[in-house]
Amino acid sequence: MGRAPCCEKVGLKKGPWTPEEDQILVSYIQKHGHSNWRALPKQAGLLRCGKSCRLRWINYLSPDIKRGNFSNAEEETIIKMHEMIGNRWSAIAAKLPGRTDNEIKNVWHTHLKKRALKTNQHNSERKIVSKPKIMQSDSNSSTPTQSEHSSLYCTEMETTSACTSSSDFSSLTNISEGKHMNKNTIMSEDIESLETMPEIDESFWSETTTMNDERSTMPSHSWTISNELSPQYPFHSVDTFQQSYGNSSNFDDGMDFWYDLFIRSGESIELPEF
DNA sequence: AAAATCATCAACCGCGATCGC
DNA sequence: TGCGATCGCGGTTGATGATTT
Repeated sequence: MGRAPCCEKVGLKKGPWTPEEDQILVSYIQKHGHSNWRALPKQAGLLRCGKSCRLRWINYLSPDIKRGNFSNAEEETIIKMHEMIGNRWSAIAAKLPGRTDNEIKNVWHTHLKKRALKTNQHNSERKIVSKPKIMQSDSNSSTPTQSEHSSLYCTEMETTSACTSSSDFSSLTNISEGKHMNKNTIMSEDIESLETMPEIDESFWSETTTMNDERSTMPSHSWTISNELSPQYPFHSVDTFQQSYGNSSNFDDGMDFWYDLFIRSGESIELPEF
């Protein structure tokens, strides 16, 4: 038996909604709520499928919808979050009250994609002409050395295309308390502090390029949070994100790590073993 | 002024995830 | 526990208005 169609194909209306239909849907939901989208149109007397009703309500009729152009701050949020988590529109929408995933998706495709592309091109051009800084590990520092961190993941999304091969976050260290955390655990304060995460500018990162494996033709990349700046940023658990090209780990798993940081709150997160 | 092209956005579609019997 | 029903997400389409030629 095949999959049941989402709605009857015969006799149901498609296309743009009329004001009358909108009125019927709104008043029905105000009275009865929308516990069952599939049954709703029949009960409300609409010749639409439940899916269509749900979409119309969520994207247009819901009183929570914010109308009007996106502010610069909203656009920046979309761009930054898209860099981090990709096309997860509903997750991005969750960070922008009153905006829907559909709206954000449209704005991205019509405006922001081009802008982000331009910015990335600009930045990568600058990267080519600037020589990477080599960081020295400070043995007196209370901060664990880089080698103590089997570290994480390329967060510089402008180099995403080069980051398709690896992530490894098998060990995390709580820097703020100077102690090792339980492997694969991120504390709730890490997530909470993301809510007030300040702008990250270039001074935040120091970039290191090394050839850590003689057999490898690919360099290893890492980005280290500047010691003097790290307290204001939310990464209690992680001070270095390392990208080892040619590693066999899965990039998407790293994406999920950041995605979880953004959307989950109030509890410790158990990360999978890699 | 008309035709062609572009930009925008509401709405549809298919699929995977989840629910509930 | 299996399976059908339903939900929700992301990709895509198509209508419409704006702009260019």
